[in-house]
Amino acid sequence: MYALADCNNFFVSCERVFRPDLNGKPVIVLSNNDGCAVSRSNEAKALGIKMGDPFFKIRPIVERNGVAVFSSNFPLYGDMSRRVQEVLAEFAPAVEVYSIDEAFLDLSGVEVDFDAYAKKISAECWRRTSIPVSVGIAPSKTLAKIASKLCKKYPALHGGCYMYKKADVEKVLRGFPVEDVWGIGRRSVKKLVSMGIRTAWDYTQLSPLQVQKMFHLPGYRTWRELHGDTCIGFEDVIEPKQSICVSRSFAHEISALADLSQQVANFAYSAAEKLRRQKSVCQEIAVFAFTNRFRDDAPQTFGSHLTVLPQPSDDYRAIIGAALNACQSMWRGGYAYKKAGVWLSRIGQASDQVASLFEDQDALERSERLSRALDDISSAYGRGTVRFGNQGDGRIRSWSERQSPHYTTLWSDIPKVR
DNA sequence: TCTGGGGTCCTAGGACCC
DNA sequence: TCTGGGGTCCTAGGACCC
Repeated sequence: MYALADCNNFFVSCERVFRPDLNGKPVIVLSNNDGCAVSRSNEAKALGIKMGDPFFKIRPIVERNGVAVFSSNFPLYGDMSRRVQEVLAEFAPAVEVYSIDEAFLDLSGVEVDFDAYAKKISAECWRRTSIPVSVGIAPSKTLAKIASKLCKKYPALHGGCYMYKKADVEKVLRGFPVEDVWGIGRRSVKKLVSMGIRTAWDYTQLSPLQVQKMFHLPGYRTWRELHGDTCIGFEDVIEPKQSICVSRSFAHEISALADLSQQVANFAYSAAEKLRRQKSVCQEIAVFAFTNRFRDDAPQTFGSHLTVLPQPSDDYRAIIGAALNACQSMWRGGYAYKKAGVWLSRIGQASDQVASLFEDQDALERSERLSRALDDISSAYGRGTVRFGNQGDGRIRSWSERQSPHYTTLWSDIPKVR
């Protein structure tokens, strides 16, 4: 048996922990640069605000209904996520953190009344974090996902339910839209609708051969999972990433190479930090940048350039240097760039590195000591305390006018109680 | 004026081998 | 005129997830 614990409207719920006055009111959280709505309270959903709606388009609804609006605050969400994970870890021998707001629990060997257990997990998360969590338990991950969505739909389930009996599963699948099934995306839905397949149940009634032919292996796995067969494995060991990307769109378009270079240096630094945190090295560094695709009054371009290092590296100087070279090679003047990023690939384990015959080992060792010193200073005194000259102020520029305080991660932002 | 960011897996098909 | 059979590796692009 697997459980899926899914935080309801997660970013909004995090904001409400410290703003209980917003309970029962419409609230949304926006993406980078206050671009789109990425989390919505139930009240905001009821007003017709959709996932990914651009803020400027929903502004009239927001103003008319007094919707509370927040810029995203990832230090807060990451910390609240960690607290929820801590609670979940007490309920299962193994936990797979699937995303910032979702985790699977492997309940092998746990012998309890699963329906009561699901409700208990949800209640304990709420008691200790003030985050509402929906917990679905079922024999496969795909069914557990459906069970957790059921909890969101029916408050009478008290945040938890267990879905197992054949007749129960059939009843639920018959009322479950096929487009909401985990693993069935927009493209497949198009095909399915043209075949008259509208519910998860309809999908299970297709023949296995037909499913394999039309939707290949992934679609067939989903089909089997809906039948209660476990075929999507449990992955509680965190594998190092095979590629690392840091990219942002800019609040104001960039038309000068010097300005873009500074952003790219900061993207490269962040990417290298992620690389070093997972103890990896990379050999390819790509830089890309493009113009605002929504503007028909300006010329459009997409540029990218890939640099291959002579040796795999996790060195800040090597990675930033390569990124800046790539940026210069890619650069084409006369365009207003809206978004850019740095992408690291051909990633391997730092411990597998083989010394090169042609490099100065002393220089490499000194360089590694420098990178390590930067990491140590960042963790002791805060990120960006020491940085490279080409990073400017060391910050990735973005617009976030409505960010809440970092209540749980900054002493200066801790709430005061009178 | 204003439109997010970061990943993985799978398959088809090309290039190459004998 | 007629153009084999079997395999590996790599990459681009599609599809999906949050």
